[in-house]
Amino acid sequence: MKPAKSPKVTIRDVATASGVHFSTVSRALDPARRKRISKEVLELVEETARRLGYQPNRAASALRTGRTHTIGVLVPDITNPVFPPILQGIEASAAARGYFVFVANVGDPQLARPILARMQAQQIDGLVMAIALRDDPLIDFVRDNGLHAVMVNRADESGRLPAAVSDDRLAMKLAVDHLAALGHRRIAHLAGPQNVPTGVGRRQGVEQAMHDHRLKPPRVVECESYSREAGREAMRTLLASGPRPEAVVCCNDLVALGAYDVLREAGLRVPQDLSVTGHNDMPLVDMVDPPLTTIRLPHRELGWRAAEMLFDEIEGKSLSASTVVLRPELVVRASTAARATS
Amino acid sequence: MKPAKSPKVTIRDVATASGVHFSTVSRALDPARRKRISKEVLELVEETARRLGYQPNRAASALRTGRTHTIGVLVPDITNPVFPPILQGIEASAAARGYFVFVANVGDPQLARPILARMQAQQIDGLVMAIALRDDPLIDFVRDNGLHAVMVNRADESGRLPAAVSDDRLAMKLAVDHLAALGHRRIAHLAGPQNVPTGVGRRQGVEQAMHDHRLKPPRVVECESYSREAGREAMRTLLASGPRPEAVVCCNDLVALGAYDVLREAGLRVPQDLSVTGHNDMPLVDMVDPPLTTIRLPHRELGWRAAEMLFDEIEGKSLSASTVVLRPELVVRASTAARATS
DNA sequence: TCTGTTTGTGCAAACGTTTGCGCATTATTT
DNA sequence: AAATAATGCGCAAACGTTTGCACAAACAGA
Repeated sequence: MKPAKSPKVTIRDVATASGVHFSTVSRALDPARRKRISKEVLELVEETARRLGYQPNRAASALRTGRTHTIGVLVPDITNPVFPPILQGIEASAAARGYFVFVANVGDPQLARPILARMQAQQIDGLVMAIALRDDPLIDFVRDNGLHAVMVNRADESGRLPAAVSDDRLAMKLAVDHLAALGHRRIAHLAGPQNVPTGVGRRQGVEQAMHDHRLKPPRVVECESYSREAGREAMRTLLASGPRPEAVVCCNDLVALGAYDVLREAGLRVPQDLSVTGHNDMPLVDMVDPPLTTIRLPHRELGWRAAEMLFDEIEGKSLSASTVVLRPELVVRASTAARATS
Repeated sequence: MKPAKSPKVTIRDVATASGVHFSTVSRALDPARRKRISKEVLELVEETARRLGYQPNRAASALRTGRTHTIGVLVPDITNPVFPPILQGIEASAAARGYFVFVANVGDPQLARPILARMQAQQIDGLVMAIALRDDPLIDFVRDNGLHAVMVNRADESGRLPAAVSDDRLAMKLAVDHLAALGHRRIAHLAGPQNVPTGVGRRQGVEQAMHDHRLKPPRVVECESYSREAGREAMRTLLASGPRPEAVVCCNDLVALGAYDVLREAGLRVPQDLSVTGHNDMPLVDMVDPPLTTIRLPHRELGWRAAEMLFDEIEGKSLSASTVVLRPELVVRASTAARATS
């Protein structure tokens, strides 16, 4: 009773097996045109299709219709724990809509173009970009090629593409508010790379919040990248370059952990000597020593929303918001404490 | 109705633009048959193809040849940090060979079949499975459908499919050897689910190693899953069910962290009162309190090797090993210490 | 009863490749 | 110089769908 295992069964096989023309089978199996055919034939066709284990050949369908039910996702680094939940959200949405997801790890930005070209050759219906620098020409390239695309996590500041992002400025405001409430005044910022939108947004968020609290502008050290190693380096230059701050707001959890490393080396205690905050609430930062106060993002929903926007656009019902901004949330743990009163 | 709006340039456009038959263009652009045509024509075709920005349509090619240059990957949970590096390895290999990777998150094993069916409809050339229970009928299903497939991380014990795995028994032996060298004798094991191959393999590894050291068989508690929550529960039942062990070998880092939670609640110190080891060396376990002694796996290489095996099989040069077993490595940190001498 | 309109199917042409076959050339052999 | 082999290229048939058009039969409005 198992479906046929061997050679592929095509629409024609179903047709001859049920004594109708193969075009009728095609119609019977298409939910949109199903109604146009008679009950008996429809049931017959469905039954024999099931019996023969018919699976439509998407390659053929794609050739004819130009639609592959396939989208591409460009990610800078899958092993960065920010992305798996995003990917999960995208994939969940895709699965629900009957799409599949090509995931490409774009380690080197140089690779984006060739990868994109290959994806176009694969006839993807749309693209989710979790990469892209500020003013990245890649975005124009994508648009000029008439490719449906959305961005996730990092927005395109000039709004050329729809995007699903977290509110970076608010995130940093939450951190600064928290630190200010603890009595800290000299707050420094280990900023993300200033050539990516999030790096800029978060820095501005810190600066604005400091300003709102009538505090002196923060000392800012820019990190090479969003990595632990970059965090170490930034923390080193921060320590070497002036009076010790009372707290440091990091653009990212990994950077914060890099800061931990350097502070430990320097014999400074967190949070007694210095408060530290992160951003992302990546797995296990609640287990590090000390548990990190950070900002939690709805990563999975970010991915989901981005994908939904993309599918809406692909399917032509694109009337929704062109940028959705989700709310981050402060998670207070043990890496922040009230200012030492001495 | 026209299928698509596209200003796509096809092989025919290149042909007319360079005054040759389109079949000649096809040959000129295929590395394998390029040699059969004259230098001048070849250069002309290549030049005009480049000039017009020709991109072959993979859907058409797939229809004709039956090959899509596409593989599927089935993963139980992308957010489990074990999988991103594996995925990265797979993706790297795929990119190098001109393939793309469909990633599907198979949260519920029930979903495997339908997802697989859809992947077959998409005409994938092969499949990498990071899921599958012991004796999973899914494996037979895959084979009966004549799908090229390999397993990664988890092996199929009956060898029905090629696999790239880490040596689970050796991993546990490394942990037990280390603990024995520290003087521990009463070693317990928080085992993984016994319906997945790794769970069994690791348990056997622990038992065998204990035996080799002429120690009493370990107390074993099986976890529901490879999660922190399951680790908590298992640790609770372990503590409640007998004399306190001197060390506990966990099937997994997350489980070990769950054990941490419970031990902390119980007022027990790691490693002074109890040594703990994990498995996987997932990111940040070097930062937790105390830094976890664990087993490091070459996850990325696991993915890479699995993918390479798959591509070899797809391309018909499958004569390589049908199972590659990679060596894990012990990483000693602060969660293990010599047995208290009192 | 005769038009005029649905309704349900069949027919065949695409979609853009790859590839076996065949036919001119040209190169190689005798 | 003739016969044979090799080369380079054109021709056309697939691959499995989707879909506009044609056309019967059934149904509706007179």
